[in-house]
Amino acid sequence: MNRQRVTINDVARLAGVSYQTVSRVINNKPNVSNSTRKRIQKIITETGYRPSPIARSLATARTATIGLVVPDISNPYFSALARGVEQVAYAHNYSVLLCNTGEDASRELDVLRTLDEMYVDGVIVCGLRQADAPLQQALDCFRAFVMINRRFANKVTPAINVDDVLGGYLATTHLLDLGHTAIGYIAGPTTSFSGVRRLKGYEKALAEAGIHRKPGWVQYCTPTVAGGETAVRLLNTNHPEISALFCYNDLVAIGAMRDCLAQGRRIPEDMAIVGYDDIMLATLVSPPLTTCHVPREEMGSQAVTMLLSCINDEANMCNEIIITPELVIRASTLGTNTAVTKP
Amino acid sequence: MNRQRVTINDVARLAGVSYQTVSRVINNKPNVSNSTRKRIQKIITETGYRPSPIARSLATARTATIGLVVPDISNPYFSALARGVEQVAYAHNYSVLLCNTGEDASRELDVLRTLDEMYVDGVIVCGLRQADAPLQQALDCFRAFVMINRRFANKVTPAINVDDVLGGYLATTHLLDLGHTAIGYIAGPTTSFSGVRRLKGYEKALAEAGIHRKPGWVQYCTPTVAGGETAVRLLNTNHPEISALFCYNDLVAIGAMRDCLAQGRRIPEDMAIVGYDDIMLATLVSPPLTTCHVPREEMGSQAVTMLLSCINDEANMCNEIIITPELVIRASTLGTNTAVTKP
DNA sequence: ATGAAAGCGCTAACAT
DNA sequence: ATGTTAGCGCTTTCAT
Repeated sequence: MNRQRVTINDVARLAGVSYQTVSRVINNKPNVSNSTRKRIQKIITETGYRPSPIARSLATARTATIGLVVPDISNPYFSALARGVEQVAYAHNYSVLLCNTGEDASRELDVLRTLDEMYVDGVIVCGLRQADAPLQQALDCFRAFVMINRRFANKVTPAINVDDVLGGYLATTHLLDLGHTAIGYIAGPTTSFSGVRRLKGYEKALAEAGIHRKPGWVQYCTPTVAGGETAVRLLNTNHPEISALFCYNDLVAIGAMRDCLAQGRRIPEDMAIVGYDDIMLATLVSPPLTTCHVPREEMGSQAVTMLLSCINDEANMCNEIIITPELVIRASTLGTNTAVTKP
Repeated sequence: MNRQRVTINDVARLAGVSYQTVSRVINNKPNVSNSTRKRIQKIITETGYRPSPIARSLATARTATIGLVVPDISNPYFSALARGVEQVAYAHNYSVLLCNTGEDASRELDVLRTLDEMYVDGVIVCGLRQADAPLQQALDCFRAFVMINRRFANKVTPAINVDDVLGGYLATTHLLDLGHTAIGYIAGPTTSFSGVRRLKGYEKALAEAGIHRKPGWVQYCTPTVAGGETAVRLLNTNHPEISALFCYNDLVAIGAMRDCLAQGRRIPEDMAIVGYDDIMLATLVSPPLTTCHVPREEMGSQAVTMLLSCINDEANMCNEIIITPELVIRASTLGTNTAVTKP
């Protein structure tokens, strides 16, 4: 424990100047003679002086800290995102406060309030289960914010979004092309913004193919492996005609796959399955999972870049970025023998 | 944007008292008459006043923030840990600063310095690649710290550790019991503390069985799926006698498994494989992976509990906790037909 | 029970 | 080019 810190006063005293001059040096401001600047810098390195971010924050109302709000950091989707966020933040000397909401809507507002209290310079939020109005209100407290996978109905705000309608459309069309006509959708949480948009793509593809989907073909669930298992069991029971599934995300798809295999169904012969996100797991399960690739880490990086632009009032950078998902075809739809397994 | 915050002075003015009295109320201190306390509380709720943690930190040298340092948050091992950490921290009104080192030793020291500058109340570190001396020096700056999966050679400090010697021993013994005699170890990074201890367990088991291991049976690698693939290829080439593998962690094991399968080897008939950690993936790959179960999320929770005890000078709670790993036997060693697959 | 004053370490005017 | 003076919003003595 080394709690005795060198302060700006100590440095000033040692340098025989006022602490203001030291402040100028550490902030690289002009109006300091070269000689005193050098002298002060020498003393700074000798003493190991480092300015207190807290005192600085109190004086400037800036913290060099951003908040990251995720539903579940142990979900590979969000941990990849977090990695991208942390990376770019670190590169810009920003720190990241991590907040996990556990899919709990009230806790979402709670952590946002906390982050606001902490005077973070901005927040990146994703996967929030909050309705537009309260979310908008909560986010408006911040100097800057970027949403991931979310858009307000009435207003464009900085965001990184995947074209999920397209993703749902690509996935469903792929299944249609393979000859399937009864295609189910395991939809994730009803409150998921992305889930709803993927549903739209799914419906669009079916409509174009002239297929009338039964309402029961859509089954909501928690976005986990267990949720997928439960959901597929319901679908199999209530709608045995279904021969193919589009799933909210890869975890759900893998759950569905597991349960099908456990029930003795073959994949893709008896049930073709498409996931979403393309997490590492998708290539490792057997059969490998056809899925929509989403560049999560990159989305995290871009979110930080955008957020910092907003914080620095570079308004031109604060738009919505739309990422185009890409269908990656693997054996869970194309058959083990004919499988085209991309890594 | 709502940057105009209510301060303690505003509340005091509205209440017609000095701001000191308000301070007493918000800190639940005595010496305030019940009536004024009530009056002030009412004004606080009405105005939505919330004390500034920054100003508070400046005055108290406490931040209610802890640092979490991990090599790679996108690694499921560490994201599970992070989840446990965040959960308990949140429950105690602590915030978590997440720092990713990317397995980069110099960055480890860098983030620790940053966390120190930020005046975090304590840090939890795991998977650090740092040698004892510099790490000890870096950690000594903090009011409190807890290490996960690490112990100093010369000194007991607060830590959560898995009995990795036991884990390595259990895994290897299991393979020996199945009749294997040429057992390789894919060891992860040479700088991994846990890796070294698992090696000890592996060696102990072999020694007890009277088996003289060839030095080449141990292959180091990066702790990822790709690392496992590379390592197993080397082992298969240089030591074709090997019929079973103990792996540093599940990711490595899955990489090894993948490469073996790709080369047409059957698992476990041609190569039995044991992993470590029991991440979700282990149950989802095919065949499911035999592995040593480690309760990661719980370790994260315990680390925070311990850290907070240390911060609050409850020295009796600041010891080393040793977690006992448990071997979970699945089909990657026991054979597809006789498989005992625990979920 | 309440208030006044000093100070936490720094930045941002405003002098000189 | 350098120093002086206020704060930033709060906690902690010390008075009253």
